[in-house]
Order: sequence, then structure tokens, then C-alpha cells
Amino acid sequence: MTTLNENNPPEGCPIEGLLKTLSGKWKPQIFQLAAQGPLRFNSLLRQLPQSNKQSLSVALKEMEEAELLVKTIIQQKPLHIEYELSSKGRAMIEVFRQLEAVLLNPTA
Amino acid sequence: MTTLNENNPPEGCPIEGLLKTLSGKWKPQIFQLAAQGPLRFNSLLRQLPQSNKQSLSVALKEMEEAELLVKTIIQQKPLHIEYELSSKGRAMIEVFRQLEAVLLNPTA
DNA sequence: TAAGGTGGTCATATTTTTCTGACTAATTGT
DNA sequence: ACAATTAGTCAGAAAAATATGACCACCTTA
Repeated sequence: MTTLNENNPPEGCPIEGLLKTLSGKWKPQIFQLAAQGPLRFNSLLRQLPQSNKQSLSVALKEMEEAELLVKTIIQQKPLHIEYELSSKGRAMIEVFRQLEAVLLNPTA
Repeated sequence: MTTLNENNPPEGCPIEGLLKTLSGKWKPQIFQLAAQGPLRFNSLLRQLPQSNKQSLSVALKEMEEAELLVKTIIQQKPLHIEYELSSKGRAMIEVFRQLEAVLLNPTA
């Protein structure tokens, strides 16, 4: 099940894969929350009350594979896990901003 | 690190809709081709040999509704139809370029 | 020792998206 | 008249994405 090998290369359109990774269900919201600080699984589940474990798990994994998020195991007393934007993820913030500008400008 | 308030309702993500409109199947390719010049239905169908009428029809309609494409009926001898990027659609080109830059830069 | 929180997986539904093939209707070319 | 091209629509099937609920292992607190 190594998704890396079985990936259909979106030949011809380089950004197709990234667009899909960004637009899957819950992903924009996850991104938005991650932009505000590191995420933890159960907390995220509570912040997105209509979502579910499975979908969030898949979304986080795919965003991690796309190198938008970095997963860190925090080796502390109660040992937990954090997801935060990678450098690539942070670079995406500007793209989102530009996208939002296009969206809001009717005379674009 | 802004504290995570878990009672925050996830107010609508403004770009979510646009992201979905841009990432649906064949849409990135359609966009790419539209950026090179006006499109015609059957020609598009031939340029995307793995696609199909129905999906292209839906994609074009949705991109038109999202105001990325403009549909024009050309009142000429054999009377045909053209799809071309709207001003908003053209504004998206820069966003795509930036997206591509993020994608290509491993140290982003 | 039991209860509750952590961060998940798994098999199975359900829902949404995409594809297939048949069909339409107007126009042009042979 | 007949075939082909234009630009689609429609119903139904197949495939993909998403949701549900059960379960798991580890750790901490009461």
C-alpha cells in the first residue's frame, strides 16, 4: 500500500496532484487551522465537529505525503503527536492569499 | 502559538469552493488549454483523449458558473461555441504559476 | 483496578464523482 | 439523400471519496 509507488503521475499537468491534495474534504480547514499553530489529532476532531477520525486521518496522511505538514512525536511525559506546516506548507499560505484576492475581486 | 480554542466553529473556508472547482477531474487540463487560446467542445474532447463528453460538459459548465470561463456563441457561417478564460480566469494564471513554483522548489 | 484520554486502524456502508453508451437537433459536405 | 461534424443531454453503471462504528494499545489519574 505504499502510495508513493502506485501514484498515477498527473502527467502534463504538474499542479493537478497538489490541487487535489489541497481540495479534499476537510483539507482547507485543516490547512487554515495548521496555519495558526500546531495541530493534535483529537483536538482537531473536536474543532471540526462534523468530521470523523477516518477522514481526518487520511487527510493528515495525504497532506504529510504531499509535504505540506510535518508530523512530530513529542517525547514528553504524556507523549503526543503534533502536525505543523512544513516550509512548503508555509509557502502555500501566500498562494492561498492570492487565491482569496482573486476570489474577492469581481473585476479581477 | 495561538491557543487552540476547541469551541471555535469552523467558519466557512472561503477558498474551499474555488479549490474544488479548480481540482475536479479534467479541470486543470482544461484550464491549461484555455490559457493558450479559446476552446471548442469537440476539439477539447480530442485533445483529452481519455476524457468523455459528459465530464467535459460538466467541467465546462462548472468553470463557467465559477466565472473562470466565458462561453460565447459565435454567430458565423457554421455557428459554433467558444470557451475562453474570463478576467478572473486570467487572474488565476498567476496563482497557478506561484503554485507551480512552490511545487518545484524543494526548499520552499 | 477501572475510567478516560491519547492517536489511531479496520471493515463496511453511504455518498459523490466520473464514465459509458445511446440519443438529439441543427448544419454542412458529397 | 446520406454521412459527418457541431454541441451537447440523459439514464444508468462503475469508481472514488467520505462516513460510521467497532476495536486496539498505550498512558495517566482516581
